[in-house]
This record gives sequence, structure tokens and C-alpha cells, in this order.
Amino acid sequence: MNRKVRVRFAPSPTGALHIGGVRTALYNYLFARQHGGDMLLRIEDTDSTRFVPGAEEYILEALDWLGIGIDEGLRWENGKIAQVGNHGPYRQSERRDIYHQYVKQLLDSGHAYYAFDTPAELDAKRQEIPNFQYDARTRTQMVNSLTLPADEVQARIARGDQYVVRFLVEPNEDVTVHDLIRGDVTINSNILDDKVLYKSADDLPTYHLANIVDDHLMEVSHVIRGEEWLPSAPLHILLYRAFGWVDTMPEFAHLPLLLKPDGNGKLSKRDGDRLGFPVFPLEFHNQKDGSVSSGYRESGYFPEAVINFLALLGWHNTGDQELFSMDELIQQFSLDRVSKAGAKFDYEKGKWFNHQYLQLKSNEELSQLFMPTLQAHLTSVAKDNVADIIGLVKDRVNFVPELWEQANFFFVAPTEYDEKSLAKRWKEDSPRHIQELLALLETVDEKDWVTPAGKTAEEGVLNQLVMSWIAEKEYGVGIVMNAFRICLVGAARGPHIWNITDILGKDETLRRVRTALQKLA
RNA sequence: GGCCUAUUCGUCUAUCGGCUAGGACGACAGAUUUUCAUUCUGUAAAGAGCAGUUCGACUCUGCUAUAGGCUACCA
Repeated sequence: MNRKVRVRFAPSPTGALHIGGVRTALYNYLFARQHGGDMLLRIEDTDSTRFVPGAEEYILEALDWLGIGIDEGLRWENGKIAQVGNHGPYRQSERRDIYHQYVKQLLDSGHAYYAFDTPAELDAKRQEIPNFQYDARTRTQMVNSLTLPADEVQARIARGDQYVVRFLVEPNEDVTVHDLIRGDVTINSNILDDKVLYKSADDLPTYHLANIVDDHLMEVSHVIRGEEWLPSAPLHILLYRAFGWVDTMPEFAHLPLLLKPDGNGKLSKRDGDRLGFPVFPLEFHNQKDGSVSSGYRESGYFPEAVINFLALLGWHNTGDQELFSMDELIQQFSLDRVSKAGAKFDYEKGKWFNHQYLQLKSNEELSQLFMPTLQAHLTSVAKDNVADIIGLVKDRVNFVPELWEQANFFFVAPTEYDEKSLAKRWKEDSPRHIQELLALLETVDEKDWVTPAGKTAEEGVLNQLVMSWIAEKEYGVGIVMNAFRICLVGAARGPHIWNITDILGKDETLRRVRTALQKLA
């Protein structure tokens, strides 16, 4: 069977898109692109009670931000939801009529039956009988179309009694799922229960039915989803059989889970709050419960860093390459190199990836990205030097907003001086040294102030002048230069001193020195 | 409880029967630096346990342990 690769990402709009979901989407996308296939996006909103307004938009916008392109179904276009493709609608709540038809098919062929047991009755049953399961052993004692006379069934439906349609699972049959990552997984149908396929209460199918019908109708060739679906995969296979769709049944691949960094268990929203990092791509304002969750985008991450980081959580090629562009991932990705065990989420490594991608950006690009942060701190910004300033400090930061902490003194003269730095670097002789240095610097011609292009700071006029003065006076280089630095920066930090004077210029440098002498002398 | 899946440094992983077990993050140390960083170099750090198959097992098999998932009229 050699057909066109079509994969799908099918999230539920029950909240923000979890980072684990993002990885599932990513692997689907990589697989589709690599095989020249289609990436579909379908919304699985068959649980009307869990619907969260805004979640759909969020999911689509997040994928768009990350560069995970959608070929068919719902996608983000110009700030709103758009639909493309001719297998729609792509929202399951809009496909009721389609599901009716297939539920009927199963009912007619004897693969499904009506059940009238209420949730309360089922709960009671579970209380009463440990490990109660609605299956071949118990269905004959329940209230359903297998135990009720046909006219009674019709009467109940006619008068509007709520019911569900259950899948009739034949007992004691070994069902084997061929998983592309794990190999053959076999389970016996005895442990499967007669799953609810359709509920009259909201006139919607459950996941299992909708999923199979849609994947079939949308001609999905590969189902790549989280490991939490592995136990129900045999049920899905039984459904394909019941429908007579085994010839076109998709292949399955169940991805390992993303785990908590500490302790055990699936990574959850709470872990992010608890450990102080985002578990969502974008910040999310939950309109249902009013909560706000932080996002990677708002935390200063580049989408390509998030992609790279996530790609390597559960997949790795042979070799030592760590940095992958999306194109390289598309080229190299393969399901058989996806690991089988869950991966703990290591936020520190995520930061490192962002650091790497930040270094790759040009100073000009970074200065564009930095502008909003800069403008948040300053009323007016002289843009001329921003790119140069960023060039001096970018290797110290992981995120764009952190540039401010590293470079603020370029924009604002120090108003106070760091005590620790003073204790260590501002000595008794410092006022005298700086006084002399000031006099010396005043003699420097404006045109000699800045280090000429093509020369290092050490080769500049300032350095030559100051170093020979220090040597002549037999002062310590460290003690003078550190005191000078404190005057300009307000603390013992920052790039090379002549790089700072280059940016500040003569007037500002001298002004800062005079101010410091006033305050510190 | 039942079923399923997994198990290499603290973490992500390489190895597809021949290993002095490699890389990265993180940690630590040293070098560089007039500051703080960066950078560079180095160090510590792993095959869950027990059997079996084999000339040889991290790699194959079994059992045990541990972890995770599923077991809803959620997805």
C-alpha cells in the first residue's frame, strides 16, 4: 500500500496547547513535510462541557508562531481562523450528520447497540462490583437494546429518553497493533469495555468514533499521537474492522510522553507554575476560569529555539548534532529514531537553545526585537547605537529582554553605585586617580576619542594614552581602571572599558566621571 | 487491582553482539580577562537487579524491581 502521506494534529479546545501537544504536532509536521505529504488540523470538540472559549484560536496561533504549517483543515491566517481543504468541516461539532450515518451503520450491522443505563446507575454498579466493566460478561444484565424488547427500545428513544450507543466488543480476541515506534503490541479484547461511541445527551460522538470516522474520511495515512492512546489503539482497530475499513487503515505511531523535570509523571500545567517556566507556547488567558498561564513567546523565546528543543526531547539522530533548523529536522527526522521512553523536561537546556539562537541573530535584528523592552524603560531612545551596544553584550544573555540588564548603563547614567563593587574596587586613592584621569581625558581631541574602525580597543588613542600615564605614575592598572569603570557603569560589570567609552562619547564619559567624583570623593 | 509501555552519566541522548561506553545541558576546577560575563581547557558522572543464550552482551531472552500510561456518557 503506497498512498499519499496525510497526517493530522487533532487537539481538543479545552485550554492552552500544552508543550507536549506542540511536540506531537511538530513530529506530525516533520513527518508530513519529509514525505511530501499533508498536515491536517482538526478540532476535536466532542466534549461540549470542556470547551474553553479562545482555545481554538490559541492553538492555531501557537502553531503559526512556531512555524508548524497546516496544509488542510483549520489554520491561522492574518490573525484569524481560516479553513482550507475539501474534507471539511474540520470541527467535529460541525460533523454531527456525518457521525449519525456511521453510528447507524454500526447499529445496523450489529457492531453497536443502544444502552439506557444512566451515569448514576453505572456509578452505583461500579461501587457495588469492584472492577466493573461494561462488556460481554455484564452487558446482558444492563439496560440496553440487547436485553430490552425491540419495541421498548423504540419507545424509549421516541419519548426522548437519553441513551448512548455502545460498541459491541467480541470477547477473548487478541488484537495486535503494529506500532511504528514500538513494534507489535497485542492485547486481548477481554480487557476492553463496550466503549460509548455516541451520546444522545449532546448529540455528539465520543473521541473513539469521531476519530476513526474522521481519519478515514480525511484519508489519514499515519496516526502519530501520544503514548496515552496506546491502550485504546486496539479498540480503534476493532472499529476499523467493524466499518470494513482495514484496507485503508492508517499506520500508528505512539510517541513517548513528556515528563516532569523532578519527580515523576506527565508534565502538567501545574509544574510550570511550581518550577517557574512556561509549559505553553503562548501566554494564555483562560476565559473560563480567569487564569493566566505564561508562554514561551512572552518569556522571550525564539520559535526556532523552542522547535529545536522540543524536537530533541524524544528524537535524536545518530551523531552529535544538537542544533537543527526546521529544514534539517524535516530532512533528518524519522519515526524509528524516536525514543520509546518518556523524556523529562529540562528547562535549563531550553534556555541554552535560546542562547544559541540569539547569538546567531544579527545585531540589527536583535535591536528591532529589543526596541519594545528598551522603550518600556526609556522615554526617548537614540536608536543609532543600539545595534552596536547589543553586539557588545549579547553573548551574556539567553533572552532579548535580558539585554536591558546588561546594557542599561549605556542608555542611563548611573545614579547610584553598587556597594559591593565600591568596597572591592573604590580605594582610598581612587578619587585622586580619577581626578588625574579626568584631566588627562579632557585633553583628548574629540576626533581621537573613538577607536578607529578596524582597530582593537587596545590600539585606540585612549588606551595608549591612559596606559602610558598609568605606567609613568606607577599606578596599578586594575585599581585605576576599575574605579573608572565604576564611574561609568555604577558597578564592576560590563564589556571592555574602551568599548563603553566609544559608545558614550567624550562628553558623556566626562560627565559621568565628574558626577562620580562629586558623589564618591 | 487489571492491562499496556518503558528502563545508558542528575537531565536529553549515541551505541543497532566486540567499549578504554561518545556528545550536549547542568555541576565542579583551571586558563584567559583591568570588572562582570563570554570563551577555552579539563574533571567528576551511566548500562536497575538476577539468571540465561553466546567465544563475547549495554545491545538478544526470561524473571524481578522501578517508573509511566490506560482502565469515564474526557480527549
